[in-house]
Formats: sequence, structure tokens, C-alpha cells
Amino acid sequence: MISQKARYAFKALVALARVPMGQSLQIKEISQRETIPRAFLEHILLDLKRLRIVGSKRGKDGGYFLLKPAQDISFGDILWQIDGPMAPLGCLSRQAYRRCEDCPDEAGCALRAGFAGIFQGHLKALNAMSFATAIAKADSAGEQPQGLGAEAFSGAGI
Amino acid sequence: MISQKARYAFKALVALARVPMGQSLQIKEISQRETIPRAFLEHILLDLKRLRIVGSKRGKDGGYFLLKPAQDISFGDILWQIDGPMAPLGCLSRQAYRRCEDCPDEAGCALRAGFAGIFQGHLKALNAMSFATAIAKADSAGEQPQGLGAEAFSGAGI
DNA sequence: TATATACACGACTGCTTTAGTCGTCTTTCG
DNA sequence: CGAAAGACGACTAAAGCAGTCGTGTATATA
Repeated sequence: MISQKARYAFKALVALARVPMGQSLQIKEISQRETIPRAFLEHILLDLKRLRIVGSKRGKDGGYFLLKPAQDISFGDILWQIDGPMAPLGCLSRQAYRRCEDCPDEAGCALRAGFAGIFQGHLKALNAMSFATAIAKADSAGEQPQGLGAEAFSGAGI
Repeated sequence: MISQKARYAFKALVALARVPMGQSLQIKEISQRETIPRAFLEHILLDLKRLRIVGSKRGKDGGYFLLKPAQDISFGDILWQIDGPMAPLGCLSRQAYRRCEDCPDEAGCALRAGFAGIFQGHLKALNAMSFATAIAKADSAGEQPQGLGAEAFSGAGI
């Protein structure tokens, strides 16, 4: 599960992406629309601001707005920035590489070998999904609601 | 990152899978070979036993052994059993479904829509990877060492 | 049957992370 | 100036993680 903080960040970004480009939303509005604790949302938006994903205007009539179009912001970006490295093992992380203390031979590690491909695919999918695409999917899902494709979920739990 | 506990569980299972079918390993041996704290490993093996993944024999000459062949144990199975639900959102989990309190319309949720496909793919990959395959990959990787395919890692960090 | 050996298992502990809240600035518009 | 809004550090309660410890129970062998 992604952290609550990341969930809030995603929701806030979706709210900002749904507003016409150039317009802004105030913390209070986002907080109310999306039912996010206001004070917590402040910190999250501040983080997103430091990451140059959103911009802000202070003072009266202030607010937050996206700094780039929604199709240029990927799920992978946000998840990584908010929740930290997504690699299943430290030794599979690029930015946050960390050798497993107890691993005598990284190249011969079955764990690493098994996870490498899985992770690579996951990351690719995460980076390919933009907020614009997600919103489009959600909006069309309202018209023709569809399940998750139960047959895809054979095997281990979720 | 998967939990340390899950990592240990994987390593223990790899060790058990590398021993000829039918033979067993003692906690002490696994603990030493894989550098896993012995007392902690006990609990992990006990968990795996309750999950009917390994079996044990008590007393002198006791030990642990796999209850099914390594190609029938998937990464998804173990990860789910040890670390809990892997769904990025509660509303995408089958076994541990949990509605997001603050979500007024699940079908129209962009977050859910975005993550659904990504997660489905991830799960599929996790369930398809068996311990036998992972070990085979690791063993052949020793002969012709290969990187992770740097170009696949464009976009967000890892 | 005594003893050594090995698994079984609940209780406990210290540390870190998560999910926030609060109070106090600083900026900006009218 | 004053009200409205973002900026930001400090603090906290609760949960989860990564173990350790002590004791109990089963089994093979002398």
C-alpha cells in the first residue's frame, strides 16, 4: 500500500489537474473537496512545491497550481518523491543503491535475479502512467463501468 | 522495499530449494549460511510452516524442508503472506479490500483507475516468478553477468 | 530411561516511521 | 493597515519493524 501521504498527494494533484490549466486552487478548497486534513495537506503541497511539481501564490487570492501539464507528471515520479525508493531490494535501487549486508555474491543472488525483471516492468508501468491518462480512464470508467478482470488475479493474494 | 523479514524468508526458501528435494536443513545451518539472526529466523520459519510452505521435524536430526517443489512456490505467494497485501490502494485489494474513507465515487477515482492496470501487471509478474526460475536465473547470471538494462530505467527514480 | 539436541512459541523491547497537530511567521491584496 | 493565505519548524501519539529471551515440547540415541 502506498502511504496515506502519497495518497493525499495524488488526490491533490488530480484536483489540480482537473482545474483548467493556469487556474489555481487554495489549500482549503482541496482539503474540503478531497477530505484531506488541512494542516497535513499544507506540508504535502509544500513538498510538491519543493519538487517543482506545483507552484504557489501567497497572500490573499493565493493558491496552488500545476507547474506542468498533467500528461507530463507520472505516477512513478510522485510515488518515488513522496514515499521514497520503490525497489524491492536495496541492491536493485539506482538512486538509493544499498548492498545487502548479508549477500556474499550479488550476481548470484536468486532473490535479486527474481525481483529484477518484475521490478523493471513495474517501474516502466508506473512511469508510463500520467495523471492525464489516469483522469481520462476514470472519466470513461463512469460511463462503462468495468471490473478489474478477475481472471488476472489468480495466484497470490492482493 | 520488502521488509527484512520477507527478505529473510526468501533467502531461507532459496536455501531450502537448493538442497535436494526430500532433504532438510536446520535453523542453525540456514542462519549461518545466510547470515540471518537465528532467533528471528525461527519465527519466520514457523510462519512459513503455518502457511504450509515448509515442514519441520523436531528433536535430534530435526530440520526444515519444503513441502512442495520450488517451481510451485511463487514470489507473489511469499510476499503476500509475509508482508501483507501488496495493493497500492485498499480499494484495489481483493483479500483485504478496504474502501478509502474519503472517496465519494470509487468508479470515478482517477487514482484507482491509474493504479489498477499497473498493479494488475505487477501482480501477474510476481505470481509468475517461481523460486525455481529465480534460482535458475541467478545461476546462469554467474556465467554471463548482465546489468539491469539501464535504458529501462528512464523516468522516475528507483 | 536419561540426556542432548532441535523445533515451538509467547512475551517483551528498542527504534523508526507514519500521520498528523499547533503555533508562529511572512507575503500579498484591497 | 488588516484580513487572508501560504511557509515552516517543533512537537506528539500510535503503529509497525526487527529483533531478543526464556521456557516448553518432541525425538533420537546411548
